[in-house]
Amino acid sequence: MSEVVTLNGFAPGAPVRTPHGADVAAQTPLLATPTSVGPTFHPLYQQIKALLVKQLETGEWQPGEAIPSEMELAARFAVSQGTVRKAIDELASDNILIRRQGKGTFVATHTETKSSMFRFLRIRRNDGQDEYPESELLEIKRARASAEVARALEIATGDSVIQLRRVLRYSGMPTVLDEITLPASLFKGLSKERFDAYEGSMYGFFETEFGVRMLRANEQVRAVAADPNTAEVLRVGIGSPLLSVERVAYTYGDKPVEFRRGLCTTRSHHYANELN
Amino acid sequence: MSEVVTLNGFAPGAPVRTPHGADVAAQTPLLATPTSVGPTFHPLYQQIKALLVKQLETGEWQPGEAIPSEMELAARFAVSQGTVRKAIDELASDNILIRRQGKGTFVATHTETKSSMFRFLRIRRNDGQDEYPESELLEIKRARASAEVARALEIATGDSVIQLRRVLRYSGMPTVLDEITLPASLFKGLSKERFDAYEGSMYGFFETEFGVRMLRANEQVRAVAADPNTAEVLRVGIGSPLLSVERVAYTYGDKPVEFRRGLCTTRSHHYANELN
DNA sequence: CAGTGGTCTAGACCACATC
DNA sequence: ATGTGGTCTAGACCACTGG
Repeated sequence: MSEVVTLNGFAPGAPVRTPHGADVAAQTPLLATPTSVGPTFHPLYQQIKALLVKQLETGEWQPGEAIPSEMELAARFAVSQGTVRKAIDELASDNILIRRQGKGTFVATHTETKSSMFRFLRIRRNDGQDEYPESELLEIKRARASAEVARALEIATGDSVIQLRRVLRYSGMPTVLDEITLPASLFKGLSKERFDAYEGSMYGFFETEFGVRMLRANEQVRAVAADPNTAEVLRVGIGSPLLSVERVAYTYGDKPVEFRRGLCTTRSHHYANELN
Repeated sequence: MSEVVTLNGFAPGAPVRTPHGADVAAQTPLLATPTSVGPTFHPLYQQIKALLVKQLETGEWQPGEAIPSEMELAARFAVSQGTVRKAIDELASDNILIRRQGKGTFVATHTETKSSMFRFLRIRRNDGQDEYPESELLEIKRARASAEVARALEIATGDSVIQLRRVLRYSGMPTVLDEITLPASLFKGLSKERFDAYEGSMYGFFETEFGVRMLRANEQVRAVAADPNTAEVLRVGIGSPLLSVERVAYTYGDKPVEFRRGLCTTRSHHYANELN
């Protein structure tokens, strides 16, 4: 995978080339093109982007590593640096790559800075201070996917899943009770010992131990009353209002790989969101 | 404001120019540059962006209108089209401008499509269907800013404010009770009659009637128990868990111009959020 | 058809990091 | 000094919109 890849019939140095769309057949010798010559138009930089994602997905470049330089990729794909740049720009704005001037472009990782963990953790202190919670794993068990879980994870009802229960504590105060459901097929060998041995965030754990990278997530937030069990763990009264945060997290190809329900007291914390 | 504006000492057609940083004095004849020649570096396209924002702020181009073409702006600012393009790209990703191929670049507006209203309305039906609620204004009154409101709106405690109370109904079911606080100085003449006469979203109303454009907002979500008053309006039991959504919305220059607290039942709806 | 934004190229130089 | 990403230019052609 290090020689030049031809995306279009253009030979380097040729005086004139047709930038895009002029000749669809020549445009996409590598990428699937519909049977018809119809109105399917994919810019070159999106094809490059797709190729980069594919290589990221196969683990060609590991999280935290640098990918080849823009010039190198441009030569490899036989396109201009600007085209590679636009592809990388989009991947960077998707938080899949991270650009660092003077150093290179790196595969994003959940294991680096503490601050990057706040990307998927929206719970903040009411006074605005940053505080990272401590996580305690209460339980881990195998189970079968309920209809609800199966729908969220796009698997079959009854498929084998792994369930985790954990508490997040802020300054010692139990604040969030999470129940996390994972498809067993992707997390073989997950055990409490292995989890406890890992230092860092849960998504860092998934990434380094199982090669599963969480790229984005959808959340649904509701207000619910505390059930007796939850009330005890979070030390609130039964029936107290709690935030219910349901999350489906996705990896490459929009594949769902985690379903999570968090119950959260909002005594001294809140769920923070920015609208743009 | 239609002649050429010089951003740097470079005359069009000059054989060589120093793109950026080479000569800070020549680089920023228009934009404020610190007293020292120090490490303050602003790319040209960001200067262009700032100029565009300034003109948007002064109302030179109204919401919904087209701004001049890229070529025109490039000529006006004496930079290349690519530089203008990059400035516009960022404004478009900030939802301040909207690009439409073949037509032009337009000032974003809250008054256009119904779908654009969901940008600031995160309440969704549990079944995923899109449904736009009906709004009923219950009350409007003048008041003085409490300490909390003053802090949020960055005004002085006791300053004059306008408070609105309204209900959002989905399929007739009262679901959200909003209390909205506005600085009176920016919304002179706001009355129930004027509000009720307006067709469209509240932010559309603010935009067209008062020239106040909401650009972004921060929200804090909590779970609270319904007080008797709210319970009656939303037709839930006293003490029922409700979502409390506090919002501070900002206009140009990160100026806060709205403080809002919404209380929301999550019987058949939820607060939706995407993490990227 | 002309005008707009969208894509692509080639080349130059700057800012930053590292050796 | 070298290599990386970041900025800027100039010019070409494509895709889309509307007269």
